[in-house]
Amino acid sequence: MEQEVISKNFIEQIIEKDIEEGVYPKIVTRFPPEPNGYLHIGHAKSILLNYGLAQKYNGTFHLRFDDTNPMKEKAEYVDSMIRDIEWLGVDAKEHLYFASDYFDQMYEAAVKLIKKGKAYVCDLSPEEIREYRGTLKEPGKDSPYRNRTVEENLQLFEDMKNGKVEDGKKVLRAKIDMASGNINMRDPILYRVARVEHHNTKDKWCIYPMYDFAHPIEDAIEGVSHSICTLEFEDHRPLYEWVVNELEYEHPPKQIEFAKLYLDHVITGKRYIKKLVDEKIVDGWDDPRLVSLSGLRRRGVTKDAIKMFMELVGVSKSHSTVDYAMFEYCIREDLKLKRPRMMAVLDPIKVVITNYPEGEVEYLEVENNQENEEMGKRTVPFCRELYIEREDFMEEPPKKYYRFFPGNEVRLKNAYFLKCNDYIKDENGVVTEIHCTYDKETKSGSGFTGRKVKGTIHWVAAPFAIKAEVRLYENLVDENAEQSNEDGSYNLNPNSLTVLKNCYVEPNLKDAKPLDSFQFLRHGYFCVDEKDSTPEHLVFNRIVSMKSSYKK
RNA sequence: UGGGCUAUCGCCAAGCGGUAAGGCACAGGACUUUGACUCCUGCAGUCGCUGGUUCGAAUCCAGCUAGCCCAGCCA
Repeated sequence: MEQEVISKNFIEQIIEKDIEEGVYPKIVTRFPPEPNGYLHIGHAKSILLNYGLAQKYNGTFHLRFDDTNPMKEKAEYVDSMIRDIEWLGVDAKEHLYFASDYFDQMYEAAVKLIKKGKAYVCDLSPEEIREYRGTLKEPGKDSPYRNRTVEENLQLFEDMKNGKVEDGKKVLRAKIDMASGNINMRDPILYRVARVEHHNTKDKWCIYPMYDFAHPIEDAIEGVSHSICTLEFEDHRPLYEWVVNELEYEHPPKQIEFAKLYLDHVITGKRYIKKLVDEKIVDGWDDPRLVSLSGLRRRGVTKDAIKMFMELVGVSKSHSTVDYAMFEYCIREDLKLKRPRMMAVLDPIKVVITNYPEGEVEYLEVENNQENEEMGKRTVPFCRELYIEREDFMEEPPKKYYRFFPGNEVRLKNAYFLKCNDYIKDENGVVTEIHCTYDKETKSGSGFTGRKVKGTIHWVAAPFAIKAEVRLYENLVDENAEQSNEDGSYNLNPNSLTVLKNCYVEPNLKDAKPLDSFQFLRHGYFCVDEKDSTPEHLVFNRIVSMKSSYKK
């Protein structure tokens, strides 16, 4: 049997080496979002990476809300994040933690640093701290408060905790190196004073730890072995290691950085999405054009497609922007064999079969998916009057057009050969009706081999068809313009949404439920909208279109 | 001469001193009850550049170039 060689990504290589050398008692990974918004496809990469690693190496995955800054965080985001993470198939509740649950331990850790002479209370104002920090090219200078005694620092820090210090008047800083080339090492702030109610700890604290101090402690407390974050934190690693070493943890966690996911022609910038939502340019944060996990779900994208995509994209440290076509490929690939193939006419034109008896109806048995027998069969009604796609008829066809045109015969999918004889135009020259004749001998499945036709088209029986609304989406960002402008705004695609209200779908779709999805022949994959669709008025979102090699 | 990181096909991405995997996209062809799907075929004489080490370099060394990140009491 042939074995597929799947190469290991660089993080797996690090972990396997650590396992070999017995560096950690157990592999523990985590996804640590700040509950300050919604999750999008970029977060899915991190979630799936961390979860996948924990599974692969018999470890544990933690979901930890990094809620150390109460000014930006809200409890409501916690629930939506949990829902989105679980939607991805990740058990988010078994190991669910909050950074704020560790505030006591963080306070003790700060006291320990003070006692070691590694931290001090600084009275400089925010402006002064910035000035003292120096610039990218020039070193900073020591704070005048840098050499306070341990006793004084202990007292002052306690005062901060006990509410004796006004907001912003004092901070606790690490004593490292104001001349370091790495600005993060120039006596970074560990704790600030802020009288803000926290969604979890309420008013218990008026001092809150900074990310750089809190994060390594959170990881160490939970026994995280590999703390995986994105590239922009590379500069913070020396500080992460400093904290973990000064605090003398037994198995210090290791920070590893990878490149976050950038996708072509979509918007992941939080601020800009908020603007689109506020200005009602999109229909909320779950607009199907957005790549928020809730938007993708509403659009009909499956978690399996997202997983496949992440595996295909891989993990590395190089800055990259993935082609959106790669994502579309994964969506089609996942849905191809799993969804029934139905007939839907999005731009109808009436067809009358002149030699088919008026009032007669026959029910044709059709396969739901010819490539997957397990999907079973269904019946569709057939009669004298049908709707077909307007684009499937041309008065004057170009070369290599082999659908309907006067005198041509085509196959109706799952039904008969139909010959186009005549057509009617209105006063504006618009074709309103096509007259055809069918050949009874050519019924689908009858084994007829008398002659062949080049084209096959889809249809719905006019009296039975259900009228529906169909929404077609294009990328939100204009493909022909630069992805974003200098001011950070995007060039939006004015045609990102097309609403078709005069569509007909086959009667089998009458019981379609929100989030059910289907393949509509030639049109692509569609999903019943969970917000706007009702049994009386079906609304379908196009998840992804079909590939097409037909050129006019 | 601030610090850190990255550079392999249009886009991802393997490669870890032995002579450029794979996928997406694209182009041809076969097949077809939708022009989809499937199946074939093609697609980097070369790894940002320049030198060096070596029998042998995308892989090691040196220098250079380009891009990204960092001066929140954000994460």
